[in-house]
Amino acid sequence: MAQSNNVTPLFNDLAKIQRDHNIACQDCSLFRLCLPLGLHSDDLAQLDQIIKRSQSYKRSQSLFSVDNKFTSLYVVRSGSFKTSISASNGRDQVTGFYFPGEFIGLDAIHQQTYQSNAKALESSSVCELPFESLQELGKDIPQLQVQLLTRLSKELSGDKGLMLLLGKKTAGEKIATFLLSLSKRFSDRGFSAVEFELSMSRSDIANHLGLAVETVSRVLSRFQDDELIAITGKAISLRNIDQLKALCG
Amino acid sequence: MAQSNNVTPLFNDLAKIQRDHNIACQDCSLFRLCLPLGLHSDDLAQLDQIIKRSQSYKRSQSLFSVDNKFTSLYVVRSGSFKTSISASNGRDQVTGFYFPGEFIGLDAIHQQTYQSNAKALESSSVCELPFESLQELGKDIPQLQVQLLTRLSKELSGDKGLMLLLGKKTAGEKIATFLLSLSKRFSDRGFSAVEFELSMSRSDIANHLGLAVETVSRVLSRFQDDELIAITGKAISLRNIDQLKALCG
DNA sequence: CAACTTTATTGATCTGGATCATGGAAATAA
DNA sequence: TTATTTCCATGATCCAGATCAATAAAGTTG
Repeated sequence: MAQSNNVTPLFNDLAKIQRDHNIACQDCSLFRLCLPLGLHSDDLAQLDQIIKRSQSYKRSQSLFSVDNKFTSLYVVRSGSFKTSISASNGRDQVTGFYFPGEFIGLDAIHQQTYQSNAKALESSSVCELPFESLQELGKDIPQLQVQLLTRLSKELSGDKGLMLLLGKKTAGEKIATFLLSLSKRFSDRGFSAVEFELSMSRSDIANHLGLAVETVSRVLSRFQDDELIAITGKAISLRNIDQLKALCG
Repeated sequence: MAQSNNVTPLFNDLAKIQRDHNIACQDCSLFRLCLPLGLHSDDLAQLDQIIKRSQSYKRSQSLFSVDNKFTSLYVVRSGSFKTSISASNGRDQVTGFYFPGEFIGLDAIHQQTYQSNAKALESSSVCELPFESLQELGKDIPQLQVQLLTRLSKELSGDKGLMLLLGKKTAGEKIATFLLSLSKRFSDRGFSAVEFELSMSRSDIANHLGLAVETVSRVLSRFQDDELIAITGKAISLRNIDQLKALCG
């Protein structure tokens, strides 16, 4: 019985994972945040049929790489991913982090190939949306096309914001902006806006924000000294969100 | 007769402008680069009907501003535009330059409002595509939706490249990359890849690339000394494209 | 488990590009 | 035309953040 107290939750988790992986869109906890939003239930049934669910990836495993043939868009179901692109001289830039309900691969549509590398940051899973099928379906379901356009537009808008961040903000402003962006996204997904885990390394953060790892470490330490945050390894807690907002520039 | 030698070309230009502004998509010189690519001629006729053509803007005139209600996408017909976004503290970032055949406003689709400011860099004109009508039409013309997705995806991809530029490149690499990007775009439009006018100011360039104006001036002067380019005011000539490419990083 | 590798923190130093400052050249206005 | 403003180039100085260096802590592997 002492044992079962430890074991039971694991079994439950396992059962939950199994279940989550196979449930239809309309029963998925991500429904609100995901592609099907606004679709009628019969349209949804059609969409359900083309989705390849429950593909799992381990930490650092690649979802796709630059120049791979583009076949599918992916929606993160659980876990998280990063995307990056490379300059000819080997330097590369982390272009984004992706959480449940977010699309990966939208920048590949205009070519036959993926334009970036996508890697899992932790044990993660995705829903795969074969693009051809999605387009076929789009002919019958205009609302689906609108959703896709909206997704693309939103990512575009976010990237313009990142250009502002990369081009004009100081190290402190970058980090504050980054932490609040994560906070917002976790909160949208029903998780705490103030306590969460950073699934990416300091070096991924640094790269993404156009900083050196050392600078990220230092700014985080400074924020901690100033009691804006509390951070231990990957676990972070935002202690003064208002002031963080004021720091964003 | 001496007079008419001066006058005739002007009249011709005027006639040409008048004509260009009213011609249908299929006769437009931008056809290859523009939205209608791949549409059947009867679909094209429908598209033609919803396009509001020939809207002219003077230098520094605003096409739309942040928080304006989003109604239309715009395609540059002649001239050029810049877009920018602002941080809360007043600093702003030039997020892009737009030339004939390129779309402006794609980042506004996911909201009811424009997400950036768009301004003419010189005397310019646009075709206005009312988004509602475009979506209506899209229900009947799947290929139109594909074109839109493709456009969005392409801009997204370009912005990821700009993130790499802003986050990882040196001043010299930024300028070289920028000049070659312009060269490519002019060349795609049938203009010289090596001689063109910079319609934007040094300060716009600096802002866009995350540099100070002085740095832009200095790097351009250095490139001139190294005989990579020849530049006089706004007129630039690329003298050693291969080496510029090598400098891009 | 120890051996090794990767990741993170903190300090010391250096530097690319920002900022400050000045003068000239174009554009615009009056 | 001259006056005024905006834009551009170039020199002198400064600093935020990169780089270099050392250590510690946390993962990973055999």
